[in-house]
Amino acid sequence: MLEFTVIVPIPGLPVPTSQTPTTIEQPEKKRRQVRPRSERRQQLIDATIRCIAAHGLSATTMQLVTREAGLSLGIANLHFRSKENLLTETLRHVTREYNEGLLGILANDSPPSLAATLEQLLDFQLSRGVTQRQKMAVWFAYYGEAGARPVYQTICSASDRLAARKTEALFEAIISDGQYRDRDARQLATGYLALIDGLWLSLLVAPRDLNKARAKAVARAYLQQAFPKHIA
Amino acid sequence: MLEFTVIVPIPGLPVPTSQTPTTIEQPEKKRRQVRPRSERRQQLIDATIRCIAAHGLSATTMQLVTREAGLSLGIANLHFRSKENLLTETLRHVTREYNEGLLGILANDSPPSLAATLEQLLDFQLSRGVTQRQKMAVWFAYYGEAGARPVYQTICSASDRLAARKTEALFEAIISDGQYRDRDARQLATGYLALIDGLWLSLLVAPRDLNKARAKAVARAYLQQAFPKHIA
DNA sequence: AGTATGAATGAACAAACATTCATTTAATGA
DNA sequence: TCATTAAATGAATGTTTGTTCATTCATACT
Repeated sequence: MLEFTVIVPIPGLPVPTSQTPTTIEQPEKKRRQVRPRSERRQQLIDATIRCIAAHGLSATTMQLVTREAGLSLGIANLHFRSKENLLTETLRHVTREYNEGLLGILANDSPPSLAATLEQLLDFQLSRGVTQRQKMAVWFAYYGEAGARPVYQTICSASDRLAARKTEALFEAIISDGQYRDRDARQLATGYLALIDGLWLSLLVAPRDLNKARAKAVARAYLQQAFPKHIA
Repeated sequence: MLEFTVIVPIPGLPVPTSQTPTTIEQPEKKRRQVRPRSERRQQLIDATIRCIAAHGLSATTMQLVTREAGLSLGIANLHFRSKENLLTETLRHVTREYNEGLLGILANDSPPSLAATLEQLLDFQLSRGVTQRQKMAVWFAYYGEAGARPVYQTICSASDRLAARKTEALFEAIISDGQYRDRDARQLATGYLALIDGLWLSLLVAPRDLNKARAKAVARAYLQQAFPKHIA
């Protein structure tokens, strides 16, 4: 008489092996969890940010992102319609976060003083930790594709425009307060923001040649030339 | 009696159609040409630059590049070993060209004057036409991936370092010549180059908000603050 | 306890991709 | 004129990728 041992894999449980039982830990399968939509979306966006920062935009696949999030492959398409949409939402998220931080400083109704605001701005733009670094890496990854993708360009330039307007307003107030002569707020703001972008680019591409302390010193020097009475 | 008209397509000649002859131009098949290796490589690199500038790095496929070059699909793998290699060589080419232009100005053995050199530098970095624009688009596309690809980072940062050294040397000469006080050549060079990068970024992403004339004015203002005796 | 709901999963699929290579053919020299 | 060489071609190949969807199962409600 023939005996068949049919091993039926039971999903949710480790597949039994023909080996004698050992103490070696089986790759314990995670218990499935149901979580609200907004939480899953955030989880996936965070994973996308980490993936882009670590592997670049072109190497960021759905596999990589969902694995990084500790979730299954199909879930990104469930909560975002498509990969394109996930990427767009990720850019939107990073951008929004940056803008909120900026507005928290520049749209403050009762600022301590113009000099303090300037100092806060410098701090916000060049003093954050790993997180900020990742966000910037993401930002530039999209910048690189923005020339070809109208959606990215729209999101980025809308954010840039807001930052420009607010910075310009601050500079105008400072010029008025300090009674500086021959200063163009718009031109100074354009220059300052471009300088910050350029410094971040250097920090990301050539971290050996530039660190945050030096970058900050460079940006401070720019502001010092422009508004000597408002920067120590 | 039956008549068969067998149309045998003759490669190298337009395929005859059953239609009566018209004046409508057939998609005339190009005569195959044999050209030296170096010429084909250049042709492919140029096509790659145009593709990246128009469609972004992630949408740049071998199909697109070879079609843009007006050549067959397999030719890129014949002259460059792989796509990766083609991309690397393209970045190297753009970088080398930029560096040569820069050195032509900054390593000039008999410069007209320090002031003139400064003006030339400004002109070189912000006054070129469409070509320069394409090159910059390419550059930033790679910057966006540099965090993940060591090869790109190596090429970019080596170029940056050269530019930094040369600019620093120029600024040192100017500081000495003008007997400027409290000026740090290294810091000013870092700031100036970051400013140029940031301005290019804005020109590419938000061309509606910034044009080359204004960008140039911003950069000139930076140099004017630093070296008032050397810039008009 | 039993049932209904829809979030979560991952195998399967189709499209897109870089790469290969047998074949074609322009160019060269005998 | 013919033979030889290697550049050029593009159909074919195998891999990778985004997307779909039948199935599973955690959760909430009755």
